[in-house]
Amino acid sequence: MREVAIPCTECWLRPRPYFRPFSESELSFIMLMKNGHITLAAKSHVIEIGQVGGSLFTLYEGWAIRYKELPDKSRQILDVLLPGDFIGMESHVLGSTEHSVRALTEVSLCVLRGRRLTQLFEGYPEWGLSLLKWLVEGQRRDDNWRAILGRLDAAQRMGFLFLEIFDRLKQREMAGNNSCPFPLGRQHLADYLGLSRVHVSRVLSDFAARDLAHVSQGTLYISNRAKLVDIAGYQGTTPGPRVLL
Amino acid sequence: MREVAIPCTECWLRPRPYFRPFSESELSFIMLMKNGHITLAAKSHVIEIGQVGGSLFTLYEGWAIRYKELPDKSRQILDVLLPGDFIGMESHVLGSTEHSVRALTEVSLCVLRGRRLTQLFEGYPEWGLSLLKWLVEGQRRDDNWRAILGRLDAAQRMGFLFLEIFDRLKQREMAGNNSCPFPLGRQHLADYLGLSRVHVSRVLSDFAARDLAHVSQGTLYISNRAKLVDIAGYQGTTPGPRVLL
DNA sequence: CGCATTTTTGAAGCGGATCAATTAAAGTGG
DNA sequence: CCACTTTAATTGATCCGCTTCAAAAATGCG
Repeated sequence: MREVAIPCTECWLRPRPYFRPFSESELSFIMLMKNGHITLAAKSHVIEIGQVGGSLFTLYEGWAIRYKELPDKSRQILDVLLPGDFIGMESHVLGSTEHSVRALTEVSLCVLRGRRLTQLFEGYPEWGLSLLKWLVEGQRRDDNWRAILGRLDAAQRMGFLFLEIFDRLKQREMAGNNSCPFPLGRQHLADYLGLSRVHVSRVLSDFAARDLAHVSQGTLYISNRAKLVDIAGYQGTTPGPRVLL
Repeated sequence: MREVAIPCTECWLRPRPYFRPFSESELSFIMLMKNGHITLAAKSHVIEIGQVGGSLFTLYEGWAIRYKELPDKSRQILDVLLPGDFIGMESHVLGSTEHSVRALTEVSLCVLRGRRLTQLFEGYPEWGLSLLKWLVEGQRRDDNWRAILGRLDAAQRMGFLFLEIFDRLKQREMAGNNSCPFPLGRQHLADYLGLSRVHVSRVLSDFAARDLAHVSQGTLYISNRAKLVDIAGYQGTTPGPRVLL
């Protein structure tokens, strides 16, 4: 765990069109809120289940997963966290967490604990509203996934996941034309999609055989987007701009 | 659709311990926000998918479901809405909706459009925070359901749903000792749990045979809570108090 | 009461899980 | 840098939970 100081004014995310622009005074408040920057190795725990009163983080670089572990040891991945996403909102707002977060690659995080969220609401009510908006968008995405897990088959789920991650990276200007980084293994896919690792393997080789998409060496290649969209019934992600703290 | 005026001071929900208490000034603001009260028949649409810029409602009496319909005509129920729950947050905050809401029984709703949520945030920042908190709790419940749909079998899902609904009613002082109203049919259960109607029927008769729980004539009876809790791996709902607008 | 909708029950089929054995890839240490 | 160990990915065989189809029984409703 290294410490590296990166002032918000030099943040490489902030200028990207996906994120909400800032006034001078807002920026200075955020710089007060931010009080550290840490780096964690791949596979390390960022938040462990049951943790109480944790800090709020912004994922600055790298990938992480948000997941739950069930009594029977199985795991459900709830989200892939990408640069700019918040980590620890549940813990910060509710005082404890029922999910865990683990780094997928090496990650670096902005630590926001200089000022509490309460003060943000008092000083910048329209920011509070932006945050509310972000949460509601999150709920919309979750609703979508509930429907996907409840109603679609393996190939449709896989297609949806590929397209969603690709598009989320694209919004952040982190994807190529038809490929993007993809540090998830088969087991991760299985735990995300509610399938077994073995079946993920089969669906994936079917995708490759039909020349729809394939994953190799940490990269996702989408060879036939149109057909994938059709299979999954994919409708696109919500557009930005979004709050960034 | 009848119109009946019910001033907030006579709200039958507000005094219940599950809901957050109010100061005089907060109450008067809410009374400004509230500008109507409507009643809808069972099975009528409260919100239709794609609807833009709708009002925000509080469900006052009756039950409703929040759901999505997929391209292939199948339906995923996302939530059972009980008295005190908000309806239309997505539409109000984001400007449009990707889910629908339909009344299950006859319902009556408080219509909140006198003041926008923005003004609530400005005038009562700690209220904004309460609202944020409510959303985060909702997310936690959704996370749970993602894991349930992704990882548990039919009996476990059913058990979880029964226990959750029962406990949510109990919080509102609307459940008996081991029974509560339950206006959902087999098809509703199937659409909630990601199962077929036929299979729901089978699981249910198994539950009855094992004397765990049964549904008849719009009432849910939980005969062996301990065993149900054990089967489902149920961990309880988050306690109140909660915001009520 | 009679029609429509919902529920139950049975039989057959399928998607995906599980088990088990192999191959490939990624770390690790000498 | 290569042999060794560990972990992850494929592949085949079998099994099971759930779906689908179809018909009968029950329930609700105008």
